[in-house]
Amino acid sequence: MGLPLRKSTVGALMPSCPLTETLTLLRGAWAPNVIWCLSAEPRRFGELRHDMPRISARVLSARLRELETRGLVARRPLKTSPPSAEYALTPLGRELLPAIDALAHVGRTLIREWGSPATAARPIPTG
Amino acid sequence: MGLPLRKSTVGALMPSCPLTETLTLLRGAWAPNVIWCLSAEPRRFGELRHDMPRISARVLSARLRELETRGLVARRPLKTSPPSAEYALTPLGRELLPAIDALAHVGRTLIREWGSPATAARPIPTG
DNA sequence: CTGTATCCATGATGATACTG
DNA sequence: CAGTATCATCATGGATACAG
Repeated sequence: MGLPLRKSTVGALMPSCPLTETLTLLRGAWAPNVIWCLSAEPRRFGELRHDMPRISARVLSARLRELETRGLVARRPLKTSPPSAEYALTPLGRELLPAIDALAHVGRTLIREWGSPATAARPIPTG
Repeated sequence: MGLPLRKSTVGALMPSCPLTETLTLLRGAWAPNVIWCLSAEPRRFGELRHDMPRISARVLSARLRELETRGLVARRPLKTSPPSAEYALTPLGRELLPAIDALAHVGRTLIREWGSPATAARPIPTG
């Protein structure tokens, strides 16, 4: 009849929910990079485009809206001519930074041990 | 003319590459959950399906192949009747666990402060 | 400069059925 | 039980043009 199913000792799905919660925020190819680019100081829309040359205005706009909706990023209109806007991480958004650091740390380990098996690393092929 | 572009103090794209490396591994709705389900002990194909009721056999198979190819998961055929197979994290795969923990930690914080704004959390709607 | 609107390509996933 | 094949669907992202 085959082997019986062993009960999972990891609690099955319970701890995966917060995991999914965070990964939903980091979803897409660009959200983590947007957060990273805002980690040091506020940046304007055009500056972010410059930081990530391959992102399209459409996607950058979409990601910023998404992060703003979730309270991770704050938008501040500037009274300049022509009008511009500045984006900054909120305190809640800053809570993501340690996790992002952890991911980058693992990434460095993986690259050191294997080279870069992630062939389709779209956002930043160089570096 | 508008404001001049300020130079990014975060190093622009450099640190994003290891980040992308790791996120490429965790890409998709299921890879992180597969890794989590293997974190405590080896699991068989059918056990993993049971741990993640909403995953399809096709996708589970694809994720396992992917993780196996990258050296994060090891497959061990079992000489049972009928034949079965067991999957386990490799030491390299275990390096992802701290990062996954960090993500889950942030997820718990976000849920505590906001409830669960991640409306489309497909993998585990309950929990 | 700061976005938004279309159109289109691609990739990830689910459902189902089928093989060994 | 352990996978694979096929088909259809949906979200993400790029390119381009356009609006405030």
